Amino acid sequence: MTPASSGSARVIECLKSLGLTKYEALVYIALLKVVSATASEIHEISTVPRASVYPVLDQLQEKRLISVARSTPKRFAALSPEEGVAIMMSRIERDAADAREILSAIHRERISHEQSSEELIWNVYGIENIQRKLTEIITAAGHDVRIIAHPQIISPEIRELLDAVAERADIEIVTHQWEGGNKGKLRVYIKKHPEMPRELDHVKDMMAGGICIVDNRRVLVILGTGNEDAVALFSETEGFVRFFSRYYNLIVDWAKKPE
Amino acid sequence: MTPASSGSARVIECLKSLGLTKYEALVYIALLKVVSATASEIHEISTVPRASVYPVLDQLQEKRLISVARSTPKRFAALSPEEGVAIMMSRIERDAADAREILSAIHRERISHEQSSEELIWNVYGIENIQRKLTEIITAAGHDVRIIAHPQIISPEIRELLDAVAERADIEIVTHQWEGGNKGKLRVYIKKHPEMPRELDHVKDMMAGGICIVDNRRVLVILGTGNEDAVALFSETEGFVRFFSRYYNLIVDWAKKPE
DNA sequence: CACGTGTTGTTGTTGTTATAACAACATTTA
DNA sequence: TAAATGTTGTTATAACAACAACAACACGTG
Repeated sequence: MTPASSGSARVIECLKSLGLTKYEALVYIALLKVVSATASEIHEISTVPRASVYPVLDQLQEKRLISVARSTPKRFAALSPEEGVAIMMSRIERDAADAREILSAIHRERISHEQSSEELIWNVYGIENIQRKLTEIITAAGHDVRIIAHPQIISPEIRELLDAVAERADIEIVTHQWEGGNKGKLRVYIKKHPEMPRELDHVKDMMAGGICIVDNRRVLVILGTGNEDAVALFSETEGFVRFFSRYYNLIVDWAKKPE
Repeated sequence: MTPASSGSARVIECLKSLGLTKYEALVYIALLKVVSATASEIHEISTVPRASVYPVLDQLQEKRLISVARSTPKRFAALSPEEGVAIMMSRIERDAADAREILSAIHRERISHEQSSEELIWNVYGIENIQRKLTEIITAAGHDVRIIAHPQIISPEIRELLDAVAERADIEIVTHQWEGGNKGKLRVYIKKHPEMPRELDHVKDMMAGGICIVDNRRVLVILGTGNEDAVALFSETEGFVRFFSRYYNLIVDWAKKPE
């Protein structure tokens, strides 16, 4: 497999998400393989129909990704990949900045006289969003945070945050293991997996993810941590909170028992 | 004009270049305007056909831009613009990094047994590319650099570079004005525009851009600096270099004359 | 509890646009 | 004039946009 063909589908996808079409990507790649080329040579290298090469070259030129020689026939050369990607990214970053600004304006003016989201149970998709939400609710903690979680949930960032919040709120954690003995002001209970009594078997599954209860008012239930399609539930619903609060107490009572 | 409609076309374009479709953008924007909404409410806010809202919401969910409530009917909420844009950008940046890597591999293995580009005259489009090329050839200077240029060509970066290169190469500059008297090892001649004799009238146009000759071997001719569609010619062709060298000498001889 | 009504969610069809692919022709160079 | 270059216009194709029709469901009422 040639180096070109090995990742060719992938690299074309990448270039598409940087704003090129398939042909633009193919022509740009073709030009990278040589010092310079005429339209016909590009056609041969890239397999793009010869007649299509000309408009594509025009577009690449408008996007500032190639240089053109003043000769007949015209010769074309690609900017280096570093330069080319930088040029494409700078366009996108400009768009991103604009989007952020305009969208923020819209977001600030959003209609707030809607029913609050308190009576709902929300799905949070993706491990990054879950971490974000977890950070959000811990940060907003008033007087207590209670966590049962797989160690991988309690990332260094979360742990740092917990240490900070511990200054003003009571924090209780149940987990399998705790890296570094220093628990600071945190109350940490460690329970190994296999010790779990049979009647709490379904808890194992929960422990693959975790539960975080803040101020007995908000709950984040993390279901599985298969990095890709992790899902969490978030709610401020009274019944939901009460249910998981009881669930939490059940586990903690058992965790607190001396081994 | 409402804040939403004022930049709505623009923001949709921005979101498209971040990888969303028109409908995805419209639905995301609609969700930013409220705390949460059902599919039907989204349809009303966004004017996207109700039947199209559902698949679009699926796509937005896959792209991790919205949360979904567990209720009937389902309620949806947008992640904040900052989070949303960050998520889209991180996808693109990952693609950019991959593209850079794969393309660099292709570029390194390029077929080099091609005719060199020495006999050609190259067009360089865009002010950034011109600055880049100028930096490149000055950096590679062996024994001399000769420049006639409009002051705006000689940016702080270029000036810094020239100071560094002056250690090993003779540098001569003709321009209209020179910020800060410190010329270091550079030989700078300053000539105001209006003094120009009538027979050199066409030089004015050239002075709107500039000429840079390095080692009497490479020439960059900058034509106009209208920030958008600035074009430069670059060549190592003997005839081209000789022509502009003579041209250069003509102007410099006149510039050296005491006023 | 059956029933009608209105809403939610799904499916399939059609129109539209941008890209892809090609054929035919005009133009230049050797 | 033969070969290659450059241009133009037409036809596919695929993704997206827009809509119509229907099944599933919740809910209030007789």
